Amino acid sequence: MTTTLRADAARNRERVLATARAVAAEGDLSLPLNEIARRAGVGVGTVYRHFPTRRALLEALAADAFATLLDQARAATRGDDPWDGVELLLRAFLRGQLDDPALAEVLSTSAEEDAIAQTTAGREELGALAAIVLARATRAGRLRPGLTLDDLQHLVCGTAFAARLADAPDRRVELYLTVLLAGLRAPDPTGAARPAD
Amino acid sequence: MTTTLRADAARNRERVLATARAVAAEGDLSLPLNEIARRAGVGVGTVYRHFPTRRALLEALAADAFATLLDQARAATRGDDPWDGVELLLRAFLRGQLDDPALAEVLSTSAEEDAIAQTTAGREELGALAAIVLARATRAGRLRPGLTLDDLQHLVCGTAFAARLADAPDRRVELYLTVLLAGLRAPDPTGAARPAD
Amino acid sequence: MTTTLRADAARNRERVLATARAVAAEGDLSLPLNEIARRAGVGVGTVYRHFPTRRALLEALAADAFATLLDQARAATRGDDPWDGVELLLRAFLRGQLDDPALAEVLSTSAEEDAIAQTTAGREELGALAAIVLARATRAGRLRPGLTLDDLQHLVCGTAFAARLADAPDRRVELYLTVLLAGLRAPDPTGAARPAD
Amino acid sequence: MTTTLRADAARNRERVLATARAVAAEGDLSLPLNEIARRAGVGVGTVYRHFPTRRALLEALAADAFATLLDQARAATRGDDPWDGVELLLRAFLRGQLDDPALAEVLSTSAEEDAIAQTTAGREELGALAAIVLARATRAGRLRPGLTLDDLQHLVCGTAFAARLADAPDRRVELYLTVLLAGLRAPDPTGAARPAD
DNA sequence: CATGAATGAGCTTTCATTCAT
DNA sequence: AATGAATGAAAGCTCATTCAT
Repeated sequence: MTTTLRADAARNRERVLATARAVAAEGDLSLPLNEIARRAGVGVGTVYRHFPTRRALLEALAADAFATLLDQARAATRGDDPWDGVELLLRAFLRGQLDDPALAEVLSTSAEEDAIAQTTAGREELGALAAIVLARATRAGRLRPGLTLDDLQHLVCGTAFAARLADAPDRRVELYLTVLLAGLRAPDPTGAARPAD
Repeated sequence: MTTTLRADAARNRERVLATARAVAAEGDLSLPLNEIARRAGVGVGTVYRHFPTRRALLEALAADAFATLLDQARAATRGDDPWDGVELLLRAFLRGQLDDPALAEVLSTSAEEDAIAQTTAGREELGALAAIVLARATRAGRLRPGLTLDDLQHLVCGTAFAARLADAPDRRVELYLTVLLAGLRAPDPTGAARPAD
Repeated sequence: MTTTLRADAARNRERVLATARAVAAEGDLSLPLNEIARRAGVGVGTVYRHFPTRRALLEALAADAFATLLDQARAATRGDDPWDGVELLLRAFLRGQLDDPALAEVLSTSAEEDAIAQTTAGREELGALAAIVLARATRAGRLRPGLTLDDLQHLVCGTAFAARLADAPDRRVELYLTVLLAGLRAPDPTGAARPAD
Repeated sequence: MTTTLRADAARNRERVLATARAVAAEGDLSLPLNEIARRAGVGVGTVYRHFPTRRALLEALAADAFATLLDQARAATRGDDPWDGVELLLRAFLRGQLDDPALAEVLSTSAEEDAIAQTTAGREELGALAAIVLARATRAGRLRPGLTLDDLQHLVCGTAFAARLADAPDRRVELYLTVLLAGLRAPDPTGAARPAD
């Protein structure tokens, strides 16, 4: 029952979010609320009204990127080829995290930390979509056996972490994604070439 | 260069390290120096004398695990099979990080952050050893083209990160390592089986 | 003088008072206006319109108990026995304060603090009634010499304070009241028994 | 095992206490630690080191007056006349609270609130001494039956409260004390004169 | 060298009060 | 009138770091 925000409240909320985004972009994800209030030119109280905790602000920051990710995840369930789905999904996951460090942090923590129901809801939908993609790939025998939904999630977060370690993450993502996908793919059962591997 | 410490100084140093290790083991890597001093039963000043910064303490904490890793990296350069070398190296990397969170943090940062020369030296030796392993695997055509030494480093740190996200990291490492290795391996050049991938 | 309130305004006023009473009953007499507004389901502004200060709200809260006390004080002036009047008056004072902490606070402060004319008026009437009771008891030689109206007021507030310190105030009031009355009573002039006291 | 404070530490502690005393004397017993630090010219941290909570500071403030009270309570157990003991004890109680508002607050709260062991210890010794005085007076049939140690404590705190309500507490204490003592004294058993009271 | 007291910046949090809607 | 968002002053508290002893 989210009633529409009053005009000025919405304006302030946006201002705080924008400031927080700027602060986060500078590499500081600790999001000190009073500092943000100062830079946004609003009272501390205002920040606390909109975002009672650092985590609530973090999730609000990540919300857009999360929505985009969900869109792409939905798309990933719709293609014909099961493996394409996996690839689309993981690329979306990866890009989302690189484009928005807040999303990276949200995805790297569990639902128990969630401050906002919307986040948990998104998390659940994302899980459901990923489960579909996973199931199709598994059924098609394309996915390495033994991998759970959680494993996928962890590995894609790890890959985002890896990319962030690079000097130019953007120029490394595709390669790292390729590595990840190759690693996830079911090993060649006929494997005559390299039996010992 | 390293003058031998007075007996009591050495004892204090060890006490601080042990306490820090205990604190880190409890999951708190922020290493609050005051708290550590208190728990170690020494003055804060003593902690600062031995470890001027949090980072210096972190590297001291990681030193043992780092040495072990170097040993294993040396071993990895000595085997017959180029790919075995890669596997040994990455497994050592991974285990080292899981067994010692301090090492994980050290390996996930760059030499510029180093507070202690020994760390940088270790880093360089590790790089040299990894370069050997990498070169052999590359020469044997076993490694996916385009991967640099840094990429390996990032990916293995990312994999450690992924494992730490799991509820029971230790039960997931081998699987994640398998995924990583499979992803790093050069793709089958004859690739008749799955043309579209 | 008091213009009749619009129906909704009156409803809001009552709602705020009821909430404040509930909050006070929970033992928190600080009456945080924001909190009360929230719990009453009205805006803070509404609370401020009806009760410009915390004190105004406090006095409004105490008003009923104050009126009851006035009734009993009037009755105390009407009996035959002068001492009965004192007893009735003080018991009413005491009970009123224990039953309503807001009244206790109002009675323990002076008219200068009053935010509402009605409170000051009540205070004055109460003073006049008590003066009557006091005068009759004094004239009958039943009251310890030297006690002023203010002294009575202070002592009865102090006795209420004493009762509130007890674990079960209600089970201690009568005893404490007995002590107070015995203390206020004029000492036996024939006092042959214990001359030195 | 209170080791002697370092000279500068002791100086600071005293400075904080003095400032707190000044603040309390101005009538503000809320003892805001920040404000006190500022006025004392020391860092907040210093205040917190010496007095972790407002309550700890309050008890430290009250300590001297508490010690004096204990001295007088000891004296009250030593006299010949049981009733003199009661009088000495209650006068000491009363004067202590009026002279030091911090002591008044400490005595009006229970041991559960105590932040400092010394306070609880003092409280216990005071209780023991009062028990002696009470027992002697009771045995001598001088004390009104039914009164417990706690009742005495509550009533004397209430009387201090009453005195504080007066414009010139110091000029009212003796009278209020007389009232209290008269109230506590066992009623005349031969009481033929005023049967109904 | 060791100690630990002192410092003070920085963050969180709460509320009374104002004021735009 | 009513609403409730915004404000910002006050505290509270924690810690990294310095420095007198």
